Amino acid sequence: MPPTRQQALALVDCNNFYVSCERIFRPDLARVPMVILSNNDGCVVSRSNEAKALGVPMGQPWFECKALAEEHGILALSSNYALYADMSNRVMTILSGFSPQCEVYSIDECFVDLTGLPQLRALSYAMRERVGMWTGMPVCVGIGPTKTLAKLANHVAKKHPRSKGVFNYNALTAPQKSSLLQCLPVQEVWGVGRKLTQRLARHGVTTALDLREAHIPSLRAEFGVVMEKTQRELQETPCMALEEVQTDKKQIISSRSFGSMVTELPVLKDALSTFVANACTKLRAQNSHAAVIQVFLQTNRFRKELPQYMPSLAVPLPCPTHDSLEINRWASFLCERMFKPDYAYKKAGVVLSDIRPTTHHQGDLLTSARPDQQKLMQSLDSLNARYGRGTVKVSTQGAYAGWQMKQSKKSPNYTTSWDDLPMV
DNA sequence: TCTCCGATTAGAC
DNA sequence: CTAACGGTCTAATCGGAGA
Repeated sequence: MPPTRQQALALVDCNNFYVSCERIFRPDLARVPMVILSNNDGCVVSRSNEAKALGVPMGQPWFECKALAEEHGILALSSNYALYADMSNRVMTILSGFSPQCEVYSIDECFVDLTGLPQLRALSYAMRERVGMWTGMPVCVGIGPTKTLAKLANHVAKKHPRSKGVFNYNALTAPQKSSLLQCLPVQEVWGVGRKLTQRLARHGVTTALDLREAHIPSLRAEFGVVMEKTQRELQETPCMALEEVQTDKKQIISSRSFGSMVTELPVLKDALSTFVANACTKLRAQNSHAAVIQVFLQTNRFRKELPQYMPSLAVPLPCPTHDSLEINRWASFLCERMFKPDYAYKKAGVVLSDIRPTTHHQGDLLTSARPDQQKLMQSLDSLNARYGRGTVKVSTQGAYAGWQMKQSKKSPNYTTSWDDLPMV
């Protein structure tokens, strides 16, 4: 193997992404302590710096923040995924202009391969500036020889104002690298979460440096291959490739907590028909069929005083399909099978799995290929894409009120809906 | 005893 | 007024069933 030149991988990460999306269209909120809530206005999923400074924890149920919020006037907004997805696309498009090799890692993060390009610092500032100028989105850039170190570098860029939003790990000397890693708690390392942090501590590993230097065979034996990869990435050996093409989903889930408890079968079926419609739209968008469909129901697990019931039932389909109508009949059937009165349901969902490309599908000779159904689904998708989700519906799909989630504080769809623009 | 498979766990965001 | 706690996805690992 020829010696390979060290990679320069940049991780570009948007700052407080959901909050920033909202502020772009509400400049008056620039310094207001604010948070964005998860679906159903449940938990805090994005915080402004002001809210972080006031001690609002990530993931905290909003009702538990109420006292603090009222004391300090913290603003909470429902999440507006149409807006966030659109802003994300704009940012990613701009970043892809800097390198042909990009991996959109999540809604607010992108790995950009800058290997071989000169003046990485200047280039990184250029990325920040262009994204900021064209979209208003603040981002930080971390550069490293592996994904794990690029992530860590990004963390440094975010946390230390002196970096001005850019940190290049590759530019450090060996001693500088070690002392930096020594300052970073091991939980800041990508792939090391709450549980692993505790287990690692029992083995005397508390910093990123400890992990990098840990005895390899015993680490592997105790923590498995994932941890070993992480360690090797800290040692600057790439173990995780840049994945430029997004791969098809192997499983598609559509589920939601209800705005209030549901006790009636028709309401559950109505909710499920909506979930089926969403899941099948995604399935068809990636040109796949599913061979297994699963439905689950859940009572409210936080209400310990109420009787709990969390059934789940799957059927292997005789013939894999992406037909919303057919899948909805199965979902309905499974729901009836599991439904018991006298329980208050708080959540339900549909899982499509054993997903395979449409092309591999052997239409079986009995029920085979129904071109009319194919056309029906195609028309349904294009109408819904063009005129908005829910223009054409499957089954009751939303006719019954009572299960829809709470979203009382949602901002307008500034970028994706003419109807939401104020008429000046 | 080995292998397979479903369920569980842990992580990310 | 009161109750109020996300959603999707992947990979590894565990543990029992069956060969």
